[in-house]
Amino acid sequence: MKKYLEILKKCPLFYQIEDENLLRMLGCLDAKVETFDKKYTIFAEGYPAKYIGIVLSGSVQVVQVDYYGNRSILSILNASQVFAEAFACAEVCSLPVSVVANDPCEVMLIDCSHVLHTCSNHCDFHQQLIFNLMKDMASKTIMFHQRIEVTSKRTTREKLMAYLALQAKEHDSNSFDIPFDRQELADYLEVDRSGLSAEIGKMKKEGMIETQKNHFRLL
Amino acid sequence: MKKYLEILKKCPLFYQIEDENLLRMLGCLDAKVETFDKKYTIFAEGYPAKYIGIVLSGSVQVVQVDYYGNRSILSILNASQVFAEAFACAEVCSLPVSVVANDPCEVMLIDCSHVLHTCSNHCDFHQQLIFNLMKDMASKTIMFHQRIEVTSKRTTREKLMAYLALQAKEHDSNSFDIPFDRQELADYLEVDRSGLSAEIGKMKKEGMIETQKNHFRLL
DNA sequence: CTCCTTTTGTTGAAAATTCAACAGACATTT
DNA sequence: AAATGTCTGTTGAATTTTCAACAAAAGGAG
Repeated sequence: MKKYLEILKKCPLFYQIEDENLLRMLGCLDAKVETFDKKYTIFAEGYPAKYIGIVLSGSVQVVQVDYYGNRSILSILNASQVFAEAFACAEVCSLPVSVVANDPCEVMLIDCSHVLHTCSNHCDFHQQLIFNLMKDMASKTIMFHQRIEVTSKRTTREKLMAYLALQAKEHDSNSFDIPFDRQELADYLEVDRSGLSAEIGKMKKEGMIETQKNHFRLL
Repeated sequence: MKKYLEILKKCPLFYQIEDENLLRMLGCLDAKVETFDKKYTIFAEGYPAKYIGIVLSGSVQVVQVDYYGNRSILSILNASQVFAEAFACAEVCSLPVSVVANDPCEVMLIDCSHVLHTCSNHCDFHQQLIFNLMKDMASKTIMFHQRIEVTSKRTTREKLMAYLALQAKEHDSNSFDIPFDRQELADYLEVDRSGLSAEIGKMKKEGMIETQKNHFRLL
C-alpha cells in the first residue's frame, strides 16, 4: 500500500490521519486494490452497494443509463477522489448508477461494513474517518447542486454556457480543458450531441468561444 | 423543547439517542425554534450557511432560482426532516439554494459550528450525531439521484411518468397525492407549466392516468 | 353570496430539440 | 500506406417545448 500513500494522503477520507495510522487503518479496513481497463464497468447499476471506491490512478465516470439506453454522466472522478460512498453508507440493495473506468485505472475498494459497523467505539482514527466521510458527502452534495444549476437550464446554449462558466471559475482561467469528448459532454448536459455540436459551431462564429478538441476558451 | 420530542425522535439526526440525552444535547447545541409564515424565505441563496434546519411542523421547499428568475424545486421536506445540512457541514460561504416555507411552519435551527467544532471528543452523543449526519446525507444523495432519474428524461410526458411511477412506488399504491400544485410540479420536473397541463390532459384522454387536483391515479 | 385572487386548462405561433443519416477528420492497427 | 473504427460537424424533417395570452374554475376574504 505504501506506493499509494501520496495519493491517499490527498483523499478527503483520510484528512488529518497520520501516515502510519493510515496504513494500519487500511489493513483494519481490509482495503484492496484492483486494476481496470478503460471502459470496464467497475460497479454495475442494480447490484448491491458494498464497497466505497477511491481512485488511485486514471479516472472513472459515474453514469446512469435509463430503460431506453440514454446515458447521463453524473461526474468524472480523478485520483484520490472517492466514489459510491453514499450508496455504500446508505447500504442500498440496488445501485442507481454505474461506475465505469474512464481510462485504464487503479482503484482502492473498501468494504463499507467495516467502515460502518466495526470497532466504531474503540478506534480514534475510525471516528475521524466517519467525520471525513460526512465532510466528503457534504462536498459531493454541493457538486450535485452545481450540476443541477447547469442541467436545469432549458436550452443547449444556456447549459453549455453555464457549464463553461463554472469550469472557468474552477480553473480560475478563461482557457481550460474539459474532461469530456462531445458525446460525453452532451450526456453530461443532457442534450443531443448533434445539437450540441451545432451550437458550439454557432457560438464560435459569434465570437463567444474558441475551441480545439477538448480545449475551450471563453472570450 | 419537550413538546417537540415526538417529532425530534423521528428525525434521522437523533437516531439511537435517548430522550433525556437528546434534550440535554439540544441545550448543548444551543438549538432554537422559529416560526415562519407560508412563503417566507427561511434561508436565502447567496448567504453563508450557518445553520442546520429541522422541520418541526408544516413543510419547506428547497429551491434554486437562476439569473432569469426560473425556479427549480429540488425537494419538499416534511416534519422531522433535515435541511441545509450539506451546506452547513461544508461551511460554504454562499448557499446555492433558498429554503422557503411551504406552509406556516416551525423549524429548529442548530448552529452548525457547534456540531462540527465543539466537544467532538468528549461527548458520546456527539459521535452518534456525526454518524447520523453522515447517514442522513447518504440518503439525501439517493434522493438526488432519483430526481436526476426523473429530470434527465427528455420529454414532458417521460418526466411526468417517471415521477409518478416513483411516487407510486414510494406510496406503495397507484393512487396518491403529490405535494405540488401544477406550477410547482413543472418547476420540479423542469418543464413548462402550460405544456405540463396539456400533457396531463392528453394522458387522461388516453386513459393512462386519472387526476383531481393533487390526487393522481395510475391506470 | 359576491368580489377578488390564484390556479388551471387551452390555444396557436415561434423557437428549440431530437433524430437519422452522412461525410470529413483523426487516430490506430495491420 | 492502406484499412478500420471512432469522433465530430452538418443537414433537414419531424417532434416537442416554450411563450404569451386568455378563459374557466376554484378558493378565500369580507
